[in-house]
Amino acid sequence: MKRGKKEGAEAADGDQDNGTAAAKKGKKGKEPEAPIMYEDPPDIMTSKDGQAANMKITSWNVDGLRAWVKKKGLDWVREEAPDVLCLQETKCAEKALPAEITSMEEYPHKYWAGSEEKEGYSGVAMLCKTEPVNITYGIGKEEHDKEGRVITAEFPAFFLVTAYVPNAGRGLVRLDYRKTWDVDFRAYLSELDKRKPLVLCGDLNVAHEEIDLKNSKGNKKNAGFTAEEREGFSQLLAAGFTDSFRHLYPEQANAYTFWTYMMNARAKNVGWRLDYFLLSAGLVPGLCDSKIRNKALGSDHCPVTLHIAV
Amino acid sequence: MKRGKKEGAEAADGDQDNGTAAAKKGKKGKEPEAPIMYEDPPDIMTSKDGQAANMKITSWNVDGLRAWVKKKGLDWVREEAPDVLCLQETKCAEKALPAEITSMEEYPHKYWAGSEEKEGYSGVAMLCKTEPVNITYGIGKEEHDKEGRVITAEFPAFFLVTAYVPNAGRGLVRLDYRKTWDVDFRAYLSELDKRKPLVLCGDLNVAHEEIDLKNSKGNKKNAGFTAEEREGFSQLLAAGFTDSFRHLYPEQANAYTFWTYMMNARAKNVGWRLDYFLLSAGLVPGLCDSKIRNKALGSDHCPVTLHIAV
DNA sequence: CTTGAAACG
DNA sequence: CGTTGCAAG
Repeated sequence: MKRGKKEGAEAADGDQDNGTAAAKKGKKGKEPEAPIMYEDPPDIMTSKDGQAANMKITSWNVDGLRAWVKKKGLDWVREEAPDVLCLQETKCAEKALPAEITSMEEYPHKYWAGSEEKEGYSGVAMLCKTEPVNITYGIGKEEHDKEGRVITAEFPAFFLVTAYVPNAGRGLVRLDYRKTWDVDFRAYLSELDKRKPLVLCGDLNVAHEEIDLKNSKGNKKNAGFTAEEREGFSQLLAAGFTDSFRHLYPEQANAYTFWTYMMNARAKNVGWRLDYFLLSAGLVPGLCDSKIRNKALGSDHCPVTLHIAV
Repeated sequence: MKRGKKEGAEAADGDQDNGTAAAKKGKKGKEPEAPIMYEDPPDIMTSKDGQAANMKITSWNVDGLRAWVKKKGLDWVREEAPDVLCLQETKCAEKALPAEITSMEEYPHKYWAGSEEKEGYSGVAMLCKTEPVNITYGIGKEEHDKEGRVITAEFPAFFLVTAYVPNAGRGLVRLDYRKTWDVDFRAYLSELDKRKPLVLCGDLNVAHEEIDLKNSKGNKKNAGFTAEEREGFSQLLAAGFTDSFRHLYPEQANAYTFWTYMMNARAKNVGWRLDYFLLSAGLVPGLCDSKIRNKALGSDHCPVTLHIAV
């Protein structure tokens, strides 16, 4: 039994696992008794220039839609009631979707993208209260579009792109591919942006700066915090997109959207900010709030919600 | 998703699955409302020639020892308190065994055999209150001894052999191998029997006669009830071994030790008698009782218990 | 239907 | 640690 619990395999390869290095630190007794939590303040529903929010978008990496449905993820969604719900890591073929979600009347317009090769891998979805003008799948490059990672909805005033960015993998086995992806994805977004401003949401699988994860020191060689991935994110900002959460809360630490299931990381708030809303320059004036719903359970990620006037 | 629940795949290949044909019949409304259960009568502790039982042996196909331990299988064992406990389908490497069983003080002498090739496949065990004179593994033929299927314990008065006989598989893909096994296993037992009488227990993966399963009609082409497997069992009897349960209860129908997890087969008592105690001729006079413990839960098989005077 | 392992995260 | 499809029964 190569991966038996008694073998300590988890601890052994922990240094190649998102968040593990910091969680382990806890075992050494270095962290305070009470974890430093981020208390999400009340939603702001008006932009700085006085516009009232008229669009609410929620993004959630559900880590397996079927398990997430069983864990009552949809109850939380009904409570949150966003205009658009974007999901990542659905890990579910369209014909295997639970009736609870396919029958949801609140969202008559539902779009699904799944991995063509590997069943039960990756996959994103977008559920809309109002019908988009147009929907496209992928980023227009064959090599990137077989894993069900991107859906783009065109609305009258903007594009909404939801993405599940490829994980660089343990041992960074897929970092090279990720770098190619970052280049091509950025090009895709820049092209879209020329036509109409866009909102990008989803699991971008990178913590941008040290403030965006608990254990920045221990994770510089790990997937999600390598120099290359961070640089990719920086270039997205340089291309004119704004990290809505960081824009509104530039100093806010301990605000994370992902915690490994291992080593009680969530209870200790040993997390990463991997889920984002990025905005084209033209949409920033309408930005009202960018929220991290860290109380919502059902996945190793929590949902994030955007309030915007478009 | 080739085997999605919505596809009805289970029903489609049901005819290649132990017990399914009969369970399906239930859906057609052909069986009585109340299932015909077998009520195990009180244990008889004396042999017909007046000897008091002095040896109690229990055999149980646990279908995954770790899951079975979690389902409190050991609580039942403590209650039953046999002198020897034989387990099949442990599906667990020795070093991955749960402490609950490795630390069991009631059975100081514990023997384990696991599959060498496939982890988590097959595997048998024997736990003894008193130390056997000798222990051997396998049946002395290289080609059969890599899957952890047989343990033989030598006691002063008899050999105890526990076996997990190879399943012929869906579509009978392994029926040819099974026939080879049956020949070689019978030869092994006959050789042992020349030295000292033996008790053979375990999952022999065959229902001998029509009385030994609910749906004999529908299963003649299925693993566990093919003419070849039944003939293998008949030849074991011809070699001088006695099916202890059938010897004591020649007419008892609806007495099963296995029910597929599918289609509620156990609740409907749509089962098979696959688990046996076979005795050398010299031990039959000491036979007190051969029990089917069909109330015990924790596996798709129930335990069987032998009371014997040796 | 259920087990355990494998791949992935 | 937890999800998925997989092989096996």
